[in-house]
Amino acid sequence: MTKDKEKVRVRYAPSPTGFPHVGNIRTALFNWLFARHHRGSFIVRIENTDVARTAEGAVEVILDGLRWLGMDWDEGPDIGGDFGPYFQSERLELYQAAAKRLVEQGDAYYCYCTPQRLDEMRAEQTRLKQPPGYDRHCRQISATNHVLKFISGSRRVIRFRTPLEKQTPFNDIIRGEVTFENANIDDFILLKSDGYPTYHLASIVDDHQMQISHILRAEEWLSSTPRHLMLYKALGYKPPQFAHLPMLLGTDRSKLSKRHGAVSITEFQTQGYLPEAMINFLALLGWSLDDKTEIMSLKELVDNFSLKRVSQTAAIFNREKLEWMNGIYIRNLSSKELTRRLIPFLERDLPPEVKRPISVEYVEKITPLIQERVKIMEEVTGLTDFFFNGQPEYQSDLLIVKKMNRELAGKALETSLLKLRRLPAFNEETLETMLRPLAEELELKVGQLFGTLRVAVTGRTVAPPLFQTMTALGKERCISRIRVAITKLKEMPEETSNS
RNA sequence: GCCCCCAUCGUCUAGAGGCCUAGGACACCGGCCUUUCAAGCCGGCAACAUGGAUUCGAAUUCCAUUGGGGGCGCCA
Repeated sequence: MTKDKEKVRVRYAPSPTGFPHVGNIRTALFNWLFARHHRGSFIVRIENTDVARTAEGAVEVILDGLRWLGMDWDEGPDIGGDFGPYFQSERLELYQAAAKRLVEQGDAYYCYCTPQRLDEMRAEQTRLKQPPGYDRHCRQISATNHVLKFISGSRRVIRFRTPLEKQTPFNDIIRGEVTFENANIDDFILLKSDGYPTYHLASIVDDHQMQISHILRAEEWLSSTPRHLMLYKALGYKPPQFAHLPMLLGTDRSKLSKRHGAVSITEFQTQGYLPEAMINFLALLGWSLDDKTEIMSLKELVDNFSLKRVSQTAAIFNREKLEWMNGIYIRNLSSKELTRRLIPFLERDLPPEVKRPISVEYVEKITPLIQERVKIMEEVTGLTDFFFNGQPEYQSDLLIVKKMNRELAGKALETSLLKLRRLPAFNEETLETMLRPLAEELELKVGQLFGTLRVAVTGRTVAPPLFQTMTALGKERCISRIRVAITKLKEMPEETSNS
């Protein structure tokens, strides 16, 4: 549904220097949604032109992240495609040829400045409070001098011969008309001395060769766009359309980074965020459907996504809302499905004494009890460990709940124990019909009786509803834990009461 | 320092001149429900950065100021 009939082809072009960051993933998501909405292609291209910073295994982590979130790609490093290869390191000749052509055309030149000279130059510029940038020292070197330098074996890079005058205007889909003065742009490097291209050259060559129609990227690239446009022009390529997405910021309003806590998508995965919640939340950072719709499936996002509704304002990554949304998604899962997703977390976090594999059947009994109490799946072990461990550890005085004392608590437990033993069937209904009247009989409020039992049975004052908990635990374990509680009360040093 | 972008509740946002005494959501605070905790329901708090201009009328247009962000690498 783009104006021109041109097919939508967009790309996600991460550089494999580490774990994929949520900001990056949000960019990937917008590209993916845009592609799917327009029935276009979503391409993954690995920008590994920085040999020093390339991290082992990063590519797989990035691809796994996309898979986990449900973003599929039509062309990419693992599956290939008509415009491959999809690793920039395997496309070096393309960039070198383009750079060479630019030199021949006079749009670029060799530069022999050493890193030391550049450092000194920058230091001087900073000292004089001038904008940093290459001083064009090598721009005018004569042909004979080039030959001499070349023969002497000096290391060299290729720089773009940036026009000294005029301006470069362009129309950003999200921001509208933007104009840069060419005079403010220095002669940036196209080809490094190791023969690898910089981002500027590589992305232009690839985006053209891969027939990318739209570039959706973060706003941090906005000021590089004029350089890219100059390159398109010099190479005689038709530029794609640009859309610069609002940045994702940390709580201190600076560019989201590691010091803001968990930011890599892998961390969210290991903490127990659901991919569907993650997607939904990320989609809403800089995009909205209307004034009220918040919970949307992947399909609804695809159906409704539009660059027209992308905001221009940077967004702070708000964890609290993500947690809330994750809770919503957890509650919307069937109990069976939640069980399935929970098991890996229990397997991972429960103490080693707990027998593996953990019984799916047993977890299925527990899942409904915690489903509406969990926001992040990694919390579940802390919420349910007393179901798996042996006798829970706890302070005896927890057994004496509000307005009770040792005698009352002891009596309540002993009477309960007696009646529990005689219970023909052990389930929620029988427990309730037995325990409620018992409270009255003992002249206790239900909260007092149930609270005492809760501590006895779970070792804590906060737990899922009592009857369900007891049922899941089973008669034997309940009885033995109540017995322990009675003993604990008897062994308490002195009369204490809790008000 | 220079260049560019941005500006509605603490946060995510709706709003494209009268529908706005500015709507929704998270968070927070009350209440209800209730065996604890949650969940749920009901209610509350809370914003158009400032100053000009245009207009009968401006959160919405224009200009300044202020504030915030980003960029300025043989990183991407």
